Amino acid sequence: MSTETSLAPSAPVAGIAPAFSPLYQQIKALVLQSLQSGEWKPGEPIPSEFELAARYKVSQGTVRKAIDELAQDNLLIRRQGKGTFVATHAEQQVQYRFLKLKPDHGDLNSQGPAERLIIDCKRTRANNDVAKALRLRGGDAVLQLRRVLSFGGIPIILEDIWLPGGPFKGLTAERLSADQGPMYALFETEFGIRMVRAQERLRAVNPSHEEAKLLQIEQNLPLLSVERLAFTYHDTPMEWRRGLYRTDTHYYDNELN
Amino acid sequence: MSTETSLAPSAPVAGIAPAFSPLYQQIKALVLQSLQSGEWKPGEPIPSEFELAARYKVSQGTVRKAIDELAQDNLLIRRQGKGTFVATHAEQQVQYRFLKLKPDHGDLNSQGPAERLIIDCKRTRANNDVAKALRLRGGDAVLQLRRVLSFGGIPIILEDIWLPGGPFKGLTAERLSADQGPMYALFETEFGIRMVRAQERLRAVNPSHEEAKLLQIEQNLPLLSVERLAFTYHDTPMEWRRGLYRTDTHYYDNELN
DNA sequence: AGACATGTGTCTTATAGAAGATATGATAAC
DNA sequence: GTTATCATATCTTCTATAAGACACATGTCT
Repeated sequence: MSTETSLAPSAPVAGIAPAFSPLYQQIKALVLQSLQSGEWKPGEPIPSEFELAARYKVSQGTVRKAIDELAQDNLLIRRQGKGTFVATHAEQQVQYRFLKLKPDHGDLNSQGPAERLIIDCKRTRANNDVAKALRLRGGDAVLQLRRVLSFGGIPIILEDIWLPGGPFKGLTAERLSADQGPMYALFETEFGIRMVRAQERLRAVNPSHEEAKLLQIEQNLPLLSVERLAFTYHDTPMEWRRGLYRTDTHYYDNELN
Repeated sequence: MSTETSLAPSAPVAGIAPAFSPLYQQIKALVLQSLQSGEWKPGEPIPSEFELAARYKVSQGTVRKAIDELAQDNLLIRRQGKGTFVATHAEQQVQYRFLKLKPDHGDLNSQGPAERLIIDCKRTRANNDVAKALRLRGGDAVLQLRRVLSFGGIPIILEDIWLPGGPFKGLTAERLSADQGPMYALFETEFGIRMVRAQERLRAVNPSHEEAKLLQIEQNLPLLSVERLAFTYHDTPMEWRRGLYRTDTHYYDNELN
């Protein structure tokens, strides 16, 4: 391609300079921008491969390769014959895409949907750890909430969640309680924030007295501590949470390859 | 393609019948066979894309798509300008590809290589759980071993490992102790068995008296229990292990997307 | 050391048909 | 008339091929 209209070599993705980035990578970046800007919303279809090819002045095959990678990263979903859609957490299919906890027997939703009880919801100021994780300045406004997830009437998960105050301005306990469906789905529709990936750190811990009480367990039952930093587009951290999972009746499932 | 020499529609991969599978999927299956049969060994290069295209009587692009997916699954490794290689656990790069435990500070190998101490190694008969996991008959011969992994002189991981007796005939404690490098690398070179993927189930547990002693910790320190079922080609289970990880100084790292 | 050739995977374009999904319009059945 | 059913058209993604240019690695020749 020669026209200057498009695609000067874009900035390198990671630390060291690749100097040249292939066309399809540049297309990928442009599509990502449109996703981030909200030009195409979660659940909606994006333009067809040929339309995008015309728009960016490249061949359909090049667009295809770009979209392939974005679909690989779960940012887009391809449906043959129908189109390509912006991925969303509001799919009926898998209720909680980021939740890897499974019951020893049966299915998570076999005993009806999860019951979610908001224990606490308040605006505070970020302490150092949270500020660092969310890339805020210490003392910046954050939203802190605590909730218990129960399955089949039994409390299984206790979570503490921290959200940056700015992007989530207006989030209240009522709004959360009123909502069915995953929290990340609400983030999409109400705040235009889509969680794209997350990093989890797991440890075995003993619960505090209060934590044990909230989960209605003995304090000598060890729990799985799951610290999660969730990112939206462009690797921007948007949530920090710490979950305590009961693992005497459930297990954390992980695939390696 | 019309010649009968190649590629009658191959058997469906998963449960239900797709009836027809695209060419590149068939190529993928053929390449997989060559991998499993040992025609190309771990670390070695496979034939070039054009050679394979000629061999299977398809275009280079079709071979490319097949190889792309295999590379995606970490069965092959592409190196631009050099060729495509059979993936191996014997790479210097990442010592333990399946080990997701990381120290809170620094790097796993910052304090020298891991010290591996074989505690026990014996031939026994599979109990029901192990037999079921490894798809053996109860009472079949299995190899059972127990070891402790230490980093920087501190015991961090205690592992119990079960291997099917047949494929691993001849494996001894001496052979294991003598070997440097990852156990899975030894499996490749000595037994021609390559671990391709694995499934892990994580729980928080309290160690038994003996387990605490072996790890030189107090018994009230909760540990991360990691049950792993490892598979070779064609989803054949070839190892069952249970690890106990110290997570007061380390954490189990996991990426979600 | 530098220039060049060669073999590898990588990228881009172009073309064509297959396969899945959906709307429309004709036709048949009630 | 209304409701099914079928065929067709058209849109989408998916598969397959071919050809040429590019980038990377590794030689060999000067």
